[in-house]
Amino acid sequence: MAAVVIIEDEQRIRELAAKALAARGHEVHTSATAMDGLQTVIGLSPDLVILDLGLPDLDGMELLKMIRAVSDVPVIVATARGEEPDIVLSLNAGADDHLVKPFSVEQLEARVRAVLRRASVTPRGSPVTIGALVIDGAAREASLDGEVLELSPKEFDLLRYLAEHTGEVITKRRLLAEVWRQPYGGSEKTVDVHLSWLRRKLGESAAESRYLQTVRGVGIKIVEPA
Amino acid sequence: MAAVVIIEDEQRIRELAAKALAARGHEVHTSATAMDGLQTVIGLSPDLVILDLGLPDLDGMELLKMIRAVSDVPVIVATARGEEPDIVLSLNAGADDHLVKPFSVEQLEARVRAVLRRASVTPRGSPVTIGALVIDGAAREASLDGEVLELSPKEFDLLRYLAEHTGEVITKRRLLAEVWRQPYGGSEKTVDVHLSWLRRKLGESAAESRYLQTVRGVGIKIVEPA
DNA sequence: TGTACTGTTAAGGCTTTGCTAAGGATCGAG
DNA sequence: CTCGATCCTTAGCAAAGCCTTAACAGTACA
Repeated sequence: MAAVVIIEDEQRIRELAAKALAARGHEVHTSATAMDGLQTVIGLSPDLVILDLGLPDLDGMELLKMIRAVSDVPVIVATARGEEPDIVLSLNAGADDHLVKPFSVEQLEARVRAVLRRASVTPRGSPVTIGALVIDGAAREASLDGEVLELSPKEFDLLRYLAEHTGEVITKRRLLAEVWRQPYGGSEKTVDVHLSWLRRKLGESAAESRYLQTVRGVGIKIVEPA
Repeated sequence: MAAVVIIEDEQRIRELAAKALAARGHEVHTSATAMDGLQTVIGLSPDLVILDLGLPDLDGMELLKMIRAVSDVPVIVATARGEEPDIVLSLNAGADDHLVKPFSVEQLEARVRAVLRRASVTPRGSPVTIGALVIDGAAREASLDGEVLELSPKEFDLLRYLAEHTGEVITKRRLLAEVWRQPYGGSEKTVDVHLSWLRRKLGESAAESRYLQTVRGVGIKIVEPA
Protein backbone atom coordinates (compact mmCIF):
# COMPACT_ATOMS: atom_id res chain seq x y z
CA MET A 1 0.00 0.00 0.00
CA ALA A 2 2.51 2.60 1.14
CA ALA A 3 6.01 2.75 2.57
CA VAL A 4 6.06 3.92 6.19
CA VAL A 5 9.03 4.75 8.39
CA ILE A 6 8.54 4.62 12.16
CA ILE A 7 11.10 6.51 14.25
CA GLU A 8 10.52 5.59 17.86
CA ASP A 9 12.87 4.62 20.64
CA GLU A 10 10.52 2.54 22.77
CA GLN A 11 10.71 -0.95 21.42
CA ARG A 12 7.25 -1.95 22.58
CA ILE A 13 5.47 0.88 20.82
CA ARG A 14 7.68 0.58 17.77
CA GLU A 15 6.86 -3.06 17.25
CA LEU A 16 3.21 -2.63 18.04
CA ALA A 17 2.83 0.13 15.47
CA ALA A 18 4.91 -1.70 12.89
CA LYS A 19 2.81 -4.82 13.28
CA ALA A 20 -0.44 -2.93 12.99
CA LEU A 21 0.58 -1.09 9.86
CA ALA A 22 2.13 -4.15 8.27
CA ALA A 23 -1.15 -5.95 8.86
CA ARG A 24 -2.86 -3.28 6.84
CA GLY A 25 -0.54 -4.02 3.95
CA HIS A 26 2.00 -1.26 4.40
CA GLU A 27 5.70 -1.66 3.86
CA VAL A 28 7.10 -0.76 7.27
CA HIS A 29 10.63 0.30 8.21
CA THR A 30 11.63 1.17 11.76
CA SER A 31 14.40 3.18 13.38
CA ALA A 32 15.18 3.51 17.06
CA THR A 33 17.34 6.62 16.77
CA ALA A 34 17.04 10.00 15.09
CA MET A 35 20.16 9.57 13.00
CA ASP A 36 19.19 6.17 11.74
CA GLY A 37 15.74 7.52 11.04
CA LEU A 38 17.00 10.42 8.98
CA GLN A 39 19.17 8.06 6.96
CA THR A 40 16.22 5.81 6.33
CA VAL A 41 13.96 8.64 5.29
CA ILE A 42 16.54 10.03 2.88
CA GLY A 43 17.42 6.66 1.45
CA LEU A 44 13.92 5.36 1.15
CA SER A 45 11.73 8.34 0.28
CA PRO A 46 8.80 6.78 2.10
CA ASP A 47 5.16 7.83 1.77
CA LEU A 48 4.78 8.55 5.46
CA VAL A 49 6.90 9.05 8.57
CA ILE A 50 5.77 8.50 12.12
CA LEU A 51 8.09 10.37 14.42
CA ASP A 52 8.38 10.26 18.19
CA LEU A 53 9.40 13.68 19.44
CA GLY A 54 11.00 12.26 22.57
CA LEU A 55 14.01 10.56 21.05
CA PRO A 56 17.11 10.12 23.18
CA ASP A 57 19.82 11.18 20.75
CA LEU A 58 18.35 14.32 19.14
CA ASP A 59 15.45 16.63 19.82
CA GLY A 60 12.55 15.41 17.74
CA MET A 61 11.76 18.90 16.54
CA GLU A 62 15.24 19.23 15.08
CA LEU A 63 14.84 15.96 13.24
CA LEU A 64 11.50 17.12 11.91
CA LYS A 65 13.09 20.26 10.55
CA MET A 66 15.87 18.26 8.95
CA ILE A 67 13.36 15.98 7.29
CA ARG A 68 11.38 19.00 6.10
CA ALA A 69 14.53 20.54 4.64
CA VAL A 70 14.94 17.68 2.23
CA SER A 71 11.51 16.18 1.75
CA ASP A 72 7.81 16.81 1.69
CA VAL A 73 6.90 13.42 3.07
CA PRO A 74 3.90 13.51 5.40
CA VAL A 75 4.93 13.28 9.05
CA ILE A 76 2.81 12.25 12.01
CA VAL A 77 4.44 13.21 15.29
CA ALA A 78 3.87 11.36 18.52
CA THR A 79 4.30 12.89 21.96
CA ALA A 80 3.81 11.64 25.49
CA ARG A 81 0.81 13.00 27.31
CA GLY A 82 1.77 16.27 28.98
CA GLU A 83 3.92 17.46 26.12
CA GLU A 84 1.05 19.07 24.30
CA PRO A 85 2.86 22.36 23.70
CA ASP A 86 5.25 20.41 21.51
CA ILE A 87 2.33 19.48 19.29
CA VAL A 88 1.68 23.08 18.34
CA LEU A 89 5.35 23.66 17.68
CA SER A 90 5.65 20.55 15.56
CA LEU A 91 2.59 21.40 13.51
CA ASN A 92 4.13 24.79 12.88
CA ALA A 93 7.36 23.10 11.93
CA GLY A 94 5.56 21.17 9.23
CA ALA A 95 4.09 18.09 10.83
CA ASP A 96 0.84 16.90 9.25
CA ASP A 97 -0.84 15.36 12.23
CA HIS A 98 -0.11 14.21 15.75
CA LEU A 99 -0.74 11.40 18.18
CA VAL A 100 -0.62 11.50 21.96
CA LYS A 101 0.86 8.43 23.58
CA PRO A 102 -0.40 6.05 24.64
CA PHE A 103 -2.49 5.65 21.51
CA SER A 104 -4.66 2.80 20.39
CA VAL A 105 -4.01 0.84 17.22
CA GLU A 106 -7.30 2.13 15.86
CA GLN A 107 -6.22 5.70 16.43
CA LEU A 108 -2.96 5.07 14.69
CA GLU A 109 -4.62 3.47 11.70
CA ALA A 110 -7.15 6.26 11.42
CA ARG A 111 -4.49 8.94 11.40
CA VAL A 112 -2.35 7.10 8.91
CA ARG A 113 -5.30 6.59 6.60
CA ALA A 114 -6.29 10.25 6.84
CA VAL A 115 -2.83 11.58 6.17
CA LEU A 116 -2.23 9.25 3.26
CA ARG A 117 -5.56 10.18 1.76
CA ARG A 118 -4.75 13.85 2.19
CA ALA A 119 -1.39 13.34 0.56
CA SER A 120 -3.14 11.37 -2.21
CA VAL A 121 -0.42 8.81 -2.55
CA THR A 122 0.33 7.88 -6.09
CA PRO A 123 0.84 4.13 -6.05
CA ARG A 124 4.41 3.52 -7.01
CA GLY A 125 5.00 2.31 -10.50
CA SER A 126 1.63 3.22 -11.91
CA PRO A 127 1.92 5.55 -14.90
CA VAL A 128 1.30 9.25 -14.47
CA THR A 129 -0.47 11.17 -17.20
CA ILE A 130 -0.17 14.90 -17.68
CA GLY A 131 -1.86 16.08 -20.82
CA ALA A 132 -0.20 14.27 -23.71
CA LEU A 133 2.67 13.23 -21.51
CA VAL A 134 2.78 9.75 -20.00
CA ILE A 135 5.42 8.69 -17.50
CA ASP A 136 5.59 5.00 -16.76
CA GLY A 137 7.81 4.42 -13.77
CA ALA A 138 7.71 0.66 -13.99
CA ALA A 139 8.79 0.59 -17.60
CA ARG A 140 11.06 3.60 -17.07
CA GLU A 141 9.61 5.06 -20.19
CA ALA A 142 8.10 8.42 -20.97
CA SER A 143 6.17 9.34 -24.07
CA LEU A 144 4.78 12.53 -25.53
CA ASP A 145 1.89 12.36 -28.02
CA GLY A 146 2.46 8.60 -28.13
CA GLU A 147 6.07 9.13 -29.16
CA VAL A 148 8.59 7.52 -26.80
CA LEU A 149 11.12 10.01 -25.49
CA GLU A 150 14.83 9.20 -25.41
CA LEU A 151 15.70 10.28 -21.90
CA SER A 152 18.88 9.74 -19.94
CA PRO A 153 18.50 8.16 -16.48
CA LYS A 154 18.69 11.47 -14.61
CA GLU A 155 16.35 13.13 -17.04
CA PHE A 156 13.81 10.40 -16.49
CA ASP A 157 14.12 10.52 -12.73
CA LEU A 158 13.74 14.26 -12.80
CA LEU A 159 10.68 14.14 -15.00
CA ARG A 160 9.13 11.41 -12.93
CA TYR A 161 9.67 13.25 -9.68
CA LEU A 162 8.12 16.39 -11.06
CA ALA A 163 5.24 14.41 -12.52
CA GLU A 164 4.56 12.74 -9.18
CA HIS A 165 4.14 16.23 -7.79
CA THR A 166 2.19 17.77 -10.63
CA GLY A 167 1.25 21.38 -10.05
CA GLU A 168 3.49 21.73 -7.03
CA VAL A 169 6.50 24.00 -7.08
CA ILE A 170 9.68 22.08 -6.27
CA THR A 171 12.88 23.81 -5.25
CA LYS A 172 16.14 22.87 -6.90
CA ARG A 173 17.51 21.92 -3.54
CA ARG A 174 14.69 19.48 -3.05
CA LEU A 175 15.34 18.01 -6.46
CA LEU A 176 18.98 17.60 -5.51
CA ALA A 177 17.84 15.83 -2.37
CA GLU A 178 15.16 13.65 -3.91
CA VAL A 179 16.44 12.94 -7.39
CA TRP A 180 20.18 13.32 -6.94
CA ARG A 181 20.19 11.95 -3.39
CA GLN A 182 22.37 14.85 -2.25
CA PRO A 183 20.46 16.62 0.52
CA TYR A 184 23.27 19.03 1.27
CA GLY A 185 26.01 19.19 -1.35
CA GLY A 186 25.67 19.48 -5.08
CA SER A 187 25.22 22.47 -7.31
CA GLU A 188 21.77 23.73 -8.22
CA LYS A 189 23.25 24.64 -11.56
CA THR A 190 23.25 20.96 -12.38
CA VAL A 191 19.48 20.94 -12.07
CA ASP A 192 19.25 23.89 -14.44
CA VAL A 193 21.20 22.03 -17.07
CA HIS A 194 19.10 18.90 -16.83
CA LEU A 195 15.93 20.94 -16.94
CA SER A 196 17.17 22.60 -20.09
CA TRP A 197 17.78 19.23 -21.72
CA LEU A 198 14.42 17.98 -20.59
CA ARG A 199 12.74 20.98 -22.09
CA ARG A 200 14.44 20.44 -25.39
CA LYS A 201 13.32 16.82 -25.51
CA LEU A 202 9.80 17.86 -24.59
CA GLY A 203 9.92 20.22 -27.55
CA GLU A 204 9.78 23.39 -25.54
CA SER A 205 12.00 26.15 -24.21
CA ALA A 206 11.93 28.23 -21.06
CA ALA A 207 10.38 31.11 -22.96
CA GLU A 208 7.71 28.94 -24.53
CA SER A 209 6.78 26.28 -22.04
CA ARG A 210 3.90 23.84 -22.10
CA TYR A 211 4.78 21.56 -19.23
CA LEU A 212 7.76 22.87 -17.29
CA GLN A 213 7.12 26.20 -15.65
CA THR A 214 9.89 27.90 -13.74
CA VAL A 215 8.78 29.88 -10.73
CA ARG A 216 11.44 32.49 -10.34
CA GLY A 217 13.10 32.58 -6.96
CA VAL A 218 11.53 29.31 -5.89
CA GLY A 219 11.86 26.43 -8.29
CA ILE A 220 10.08 24.52 -11.02
CA LYS A 221 6.76 22.81 -11.50
CA ILE A 222 5.18 20.63 -14.11
CA VAL A 223 1.65 21.54 -15.12
CA GLU A 224 -1.14 20.34 -17.34
CA PRO A 225 -1.00 22.51 -20.47
CA ALA A 226 -3.88 24.92 -20.87
CA MET B 1 -14.22 23.75 22.07
CA ALA B 2 -11.10 25.51 23.20
CA ALA B 3 -9.43 26.64 26.39
CA VAL B 4 -9.36 30.42 26.74
CA VAL B 5 -7.67 32.52 29.42
CA ILE B 6 -8.98 36.04 30.04
CA ILE B 7 -6.65 38.43 31.84
CA GLU B 8 -8.63 41.51 32.72
CA ASP B 9 -8.83 43.58 35.88
CA GLU B 10 -12.30 45.08 35.42
CA GLN B 11 -14.65 42.57 36.93
CA ARG B 12 -17.62 43.56 34.78
CA ILE B 13 -15.84 43.06 31.50
CA ARG B 14 -14.13 39.93 32.71
CA GLU B 15 -17.36 38.22 33.64
CA LEU B 16 -19.17 39.40 30.57
CA ALA B 17 -16.51 38.03 28.27
CA ALA B 18 -16.22 34.81 30.22
CA LYS B 19 -19.94 34.25 30.06
CA ALA B 20 -20.10 34.92 26.34
CA LEU B 21 -17.29 32.54 25.51
CA ALA B 22 -18.51 29.87 27.89
CA ALA B 23 -21.87 30.07 26.16
CA ARG B 24 -20.11 29.25 22.90
CA GLY B 25 -18.73 26.11 24.48
CA HIS B 26 -15.26 27.27 25.39
CA GLU B 27 -13.48 26.34 28.55
CA VAL B 28 -12.87 29.74 30.16
CA HIS B 29 -10.38 30.69 32.87
CA THR B 30 -10.05 34.21 34.21
CA SER B 31 -7.37 36.19 35.99
CA ALA B 32 -7.61 39.68 37.45
CA THR B 33 -3.88 40.29 37.69
CA ALA B 34 -0.88 39.91 35.42
CA MET B 35 0.93 37.55 37.73
CA ASP B 36 -2.00 35.27 38.19
CA GLY B 37 -2.58 35.38 34.43
CA LEU B 38 0.94 34.34 33.60
CA GLN B 39 0.68 31.44 36.05
CA THR B 40 -2.54 30.32 34.44
CA VAL B 41 -1.17 30.55 30.91
CA ILE B 42 1.92 28.56 31.82
CA GLY B 43 0.04 25.96 33.81
CA LEU B 44 -2.82 25.53 31.41
CA SER B 45 -1.33 25.86 27.92
CA PRO B 46 -4.60 27.35 26.63
CA ASP B 47 -5.55 27.69 23.00
CA LEU B 48 -6.09 31.42 23.27
CA VAL B 49 -5.36 34.33 25.60
CA ILE B 50 -7.33 37.56 25.84
CA LEU B 51 -5.17 40.17 27.51
CA ASP B 52 -6.09 43.62 28.79
CA LEU B 53 -3.11 45.91 28.36
CA GLY B 54 -4.20 48.20 31.20
CA LEU B 55 -3.55 45.95 34.14
CA PRO B 56 -2.78 47.51 37.51
CA ASP B 57 0.15 45.40 38.65
CA LEU B 58 2.27 45.12 35.51
CA ASP B 59 2.38 46.78 32.14
CA GLY B 60 0.40 44.62 29.75
CA MET B 61 3.09 44.84 27.10
CA GLU B 62 5.58 43.30 29.50
CA LEU B 63 3.23 40.47 30.23
CA LEU B 64 2.72 39.91 26.52
CA LYS B 65 6.45 39.60 26.04
CA MET B 66 6.69 37.18 28.95
CA ILE B 67 3.95 35.05 27.47
CA ARG B 68 5.66 35.14 24.11
CA ALA B 69 8.90 34.04 25.71
CA VAL B 70 7.38 30.78 26.83
CA SER B 71 4.54 30.07 24.45
CA ASP B 72 3.21 30.43 20.93
CA VAL B 73 -0.39 30.72 22.08
CA PRO B 74 -2.49 33.23 20.12
CA VAL B 75 -3.08 36.44 22.07
CA ILE B 76 -5.81 39.01 21.54
CA VAL B 77 -5.05 42.28 23.31
CA ALA B 78 -7.69 44.70 24.54
CA THR B 79 -7.11 48.40 25.05
CA ALA B 80 -9.31 51.25 26.17
CA ARG B 81 -10.27 53.69 23.44
CA GLY B 82 -7.58 56.35 23.21
CA GLU B 83 -4.71 53.97 23.73
CA GLU B 84 -4.43 53.17 20.05
CA PRO B 85 -0.65 53.63 19.94
CA ASP B 86 -0.44 50.62 22.21
CA ILE B 87 -2.07 48.55 19.51
CA VAL B 88 0.84 49.04 17.18
CA LEU B 89 3.31 48.19 19.91
CA SER B 90 1.41 45.09 20.91
CA LEU B 91 1.12 43.82 17.36
CA ASN B 92 4.85 44.24 17.05
CA ALA B 93 5.32 42.44 20.35
CA GLY B 94 3.55 39.41 18.94
CA ALA B 95 -0.14 39.93 19.55
CA ASP B 96 -2.38 38.25 17.01
CA ASP B 97 -5.31 40.63 17.09
CA HIS B 98 -6.76 43.44 19.16
CA LEU B 99 -10.00 44.76 20.54
CA VAL B 100 -10.85 48.30 21.56
CA LYS B 101 -12.94 48.64 24.71
CA PRO B 102 -15.81 48.90 25.02
CA PHE B 103 -16.41 46.01 22.64
CA SER B 104 -19.57 44.10 21.86
CA VAL B 105 -20.00 40.44 22.53
CA GLU B 106 -20.35 39.88 18.81
CA GLN B 107 -17.03 41.56 18.18
CA LEU B 108 -15.37 39.43 20.80
CA GLU B 109 -16.81 36.23 19.42
CA ALA B 110 -15.83 37.12 15.88
CA ARG B 111 -12.22 37.80 16.83
CA VAL B 112 -11.99 34.66 18.91
CA ARG B 113 -13.40 32.59 16.10
CA ALA B 114 -11.02 34.14 13.57
CA VAL B 115 -7.95 33.63 15.71
CA LEU B 116 -8.82 30.07 16.60
CA ARG B 117 -9.53 29.22 13.00
CA ARG B 118 -6.20 30.67 11.99
CA ALA B 119 -4.36 28.77 14.69
CA SER B 120 -6.06 25.47 14.00
CA VAL B 121 -4.29 22.84 12.02
CA THR B 122 -4.29 23.90 8.42
CA PRO B 123 -3.22 20.99 6.24
CA ARG B 124 -0.14 22.10 4.39
CA GLY B 125 -0.70 23.13 0.84
CA SER B 126 -4.41 23.57 1.17
CA PRO B 127 -5.29 26.84 -0.53
CA VAL B 128 -6.55 29.88 1.33
CA THR B 129 -9.74 31.43 -0.01
CA ILE B 130 -10.85 35.01 0.51
CA GLY B 131 -13.90 35.87 -1.53
CA ALA B 132 -12.96 35.34 -5.16
CA LEU B 133 -9.28 35.22 -4.29
CA VAL B 134 -7.53 31.87 -3.98
CA ILE B 135 -3.95 31.53 -2.81
CA ASP B 136 -2.34 28.15 -3.34
CA GLY B 137 0.93 27.95 -1.49
CA ALA B 138 2.05 24.62 -2.93
CA ALA B 139 1.58 25.70 -6.52
CA ARG B 140 2.66 29.21 -5.61
CA GLU B 141 -0.24 30.45 -7.59
CA ALA B 142 -2.87 33.04 -6.80
CA SER B 143 -6.03 33.51 -8.78
CA LEU B 144 -8.80 36.07 -8.77
CA ASP B 145 -12.19 35.13 -10.22
CA GLY B 146 -10.52 32.02 -11.63
CA GLU B 147 -7.93 34.11 -13.44
CA VAL B 148 -4.33 33.29 -12.53
CA LEU B 149 -2.41 36.33 -11.32
CA GLU B 150 1.13 36.98 -12.50
CA LEU B 151 2.86 37.78 -9.24
CA SER B 152 6.53 38.27 -8.50
CA PRO B 153 8.02 36.20 -5.67
CA LYS B 154 7.78 38.98 -3.09
CA GLU B 155 4.30 39.91 -4.19
CA PHE B 156 3.17 36.34 -3.74
CA ASP B 157 4.80 36.00 -0.34
CA LEU B 158 3.24 39.25 0.76
CA LEU B 159 -0.22 38.27 -0.42
CA ARG B 160 0.06 34.87 1.15
CA TYR B 161 1.17 36.26 4.48
CA LEU B 162 -1.71 38.70 4.56
CA ALA B 163 -4.13 35.99 3.51
CA GLU B 164 -2.93 33.72 6.29
CA HIS B 165 -3.88 36.51 8.66
CA THR B 166 -7.15 37.57 7.08
CA GLY B 167 -8.90 40.38 8.89
CA GLU B 168 -5.88 41.07 11.05
CA VAL B 169 -4.04 44.36 10.78
CA ILE B 170 -0.37 43.77 10.08
CA THR B 171 2.25 46.45 10.59
CA LYS B 172 4.78 47.14 7.90
CA ARG B 173 7.52 46.31 10.31
CA ARG B 174 6.01 42.90 10.88
CA LEU B 175 5.80 42.37 7.16
CA LEU B 176 9.46 43.31 6.85
CA ALA B 177 10.22 40.79 9.55
CA GLU B 178 8.03 37.96 8.33
CA VAL B 179 8.03 38.34 4.57
CA TRP B 180 11.33 40.11 3.99
CA ARG B 181 13.11 38.32 6.84
CA GLN B 182 14.50 41.64 8.06
CA PRO B 183 13.31 42.11 11.64
CA TYR B 184 15.31 45.30 12.10
CA GLY B 185 16.68 46.82 8.92
CA GLY B 186 14.87 47.53 5.71
CA SER B 187 12.70 50.43 4.67
CA GLU B 188 8.97 50.35 5.22
CA LYS B 189 8.68 52.22 1.96
CA THR B 190 9.58 49.00 0.20
CA VAL B 191 6.41 47.47 1.61
CA ASP B 192 4.38 50.39 0.28
CA VAL B 193 5.72 49.85 -3.19
CA HIS B 194 4.95 46.15 -3.21
CA LEU B 195 1.49 46.79 -1.82
CA SER B 196 0.88 49.22 -4.62
CA TRP B 197 1.87 46.64 -7.21
CA LEU B 198 -0.27 44.04 -5.53
CA ARG B 199 -3.26 46.34 -5.59
CA ARG B 200 -2.82 46.99 -9.25
CA LYS B 201 -2.68 43.29 -10.03
CA LEU B 202 -5.74 42.71 -7.88
CA GLY B 203 -7.52 45.32 -9.98
CA GLU B 204 -7.92 47.84 -7.24
CA SER B 205 -6.39 51.05 -5.93
CA ALA B 206 -5.91 52.44 -2.46
CA ALA B 207 -8.93 54.68 -2.93
CA GLU B 208 -11.13 51.88 -4.17
CA SER B 209 -10.12 48.74 -2.34
CA ARG B 210 -11.86 45.40 -2.23
CA TYR B 211 -9.27 43.29 -0.47
CA LEU B 212 -6.37 45.39 0.78
CA GLN B 213 -7.38 47.92 3.38
CA THR B 214 -4.85 50.25 4.91
CA VAL B 215 -5.36 51.18 8.52
CA ARG B 216 -3.71 54.52 8.88
CA GLY B 217 -1.07 54.64 11.58
CA VAL B 218 -1.06 50.90 12.04
CA GLY B 219 -0.66 48.89 8.88
CA ILE B 220 -2.56 46.86 6.33
CA LYS B 221 -5.10 44.08 6.36
CA ILE B 222 -6.74 41.87 3.81
CA VAL B 223 -10.48 41.43 4.14
CA GLU B 224 -13.33 39.52 2.60
CA PRO B 225 -15.12 41.99 0.29
CA ALA B 226 -18.59 43.02 1.38
C1' DT C 1 -2.89 75.00 6.89
C1' DG C 2 0.88 72.28 7.92
C1' DT C 3 2.71 67.81 9.01
C1' DA C 4 3.13 63.13 8.88
C1' DC C 5 1.81 59.26 6.59
C1' DT C 6 0.61 56.81 2.35
C1' DG C 7 0.32 55.97 -2.92
C1' DT C 8 2.51 55.70 -7.23
C1' DT C 9 5.91 55.73 -10.79
C1' DA C 10 10.43 55.25 -12.82
C1' DA C 11 15.18 53.65 -13.20
C1' DG C 12 19.40 51.35 -12.03
C1' DG C 13 21.70 47.53 -10.19
C1' DC C 14 21.67 43.01 -8.92
C1' DT C 15 20.23 38.23 -8.69
C1' DT C 16 18.46 34.31 -10.88
C1' DT C 17 17.91 31.58 -14.82
C1' DG C 18 18.82 29.57 -19.75
C1' DC C 19 21.80 27.46 -22.55
C1' DT C 20 26.19 25.80 -24.75
C1' DA C 21 30.38 23.52 -24.58
C1' DA C 22 34.09 20.79 -22.78
C1' DG C 23 36.29 17.60 -19.62
C1' DG C 24 35.94 13.65 -17.09
C1' DA C 25 33.51 9.65 -15.08
C1' DT C 26 30.99 5.49 -15.67
C1' DC C 27 29.50 1.39 -17.79
C1' DG C 28 29.24 -2.24 -21.06
C1' DA C 29 30.99 -4.78 -24.97
C1' DG C 30 34.45 -7.22 -26.94
C1' DC D 1 41.80 -5.26 -19.90
C1' DT D 2 40.82 -1.82 -23.39
C1' DC D 3 38.02 0.80 -26.15
C1' DG D 4 33.95 3.35 -27.08
C1' DA D 5 29.79 5.47 -26.15
C1' DT D 6 26.90 7.72 -23.14
C1' DC D 7 26.09 10.61 -19.53
C1' DC D 8 26.97 13.91 -15.78
C1' DT D 9 29.08 17.89 -13.94
C1' DT D 10 31.34 22.21 -14.07
C1' DA D 11 32.21 26.66 -16.01
C1' DG D 12 30.89 30.79 -18.15
C1' DC D 13 28.32 34.14 -20.63
C1' DA D 14 23.97 36.21 -22.07
C1' DA D 15 19.44 37.51 -21.01
C1' DA D 16 15.51 38.23 -18.33
C1' DG D 17 13.19 39.64 -14.31
C1' DC D 18 12.97 41.58 -9.80
C1' DC D 19 13.90 44.55 -5.80
C1' DT D 20 15.21 48.68 -3.89
C1' DT D 21 15.89 53.43 -3.83
C1' DA D 22 14.44 57.89 -4.75
C1' DA D 23 11.36 61.44 -5.85
C1' DC D 24 6.99 63.44 -6.00
C1' DA D 25 1.89 63.54 -5.47
C1' DG D 26 -1.94 62.83 -2.69
C1' DT D 27 -4.52 62.37 1.66
C1' DA D 28 -6.01 62.29 6.52
C1' DC D 29 -5.70 64.52 10.82
C1' DA D 30 -4.52 67.95 14.31
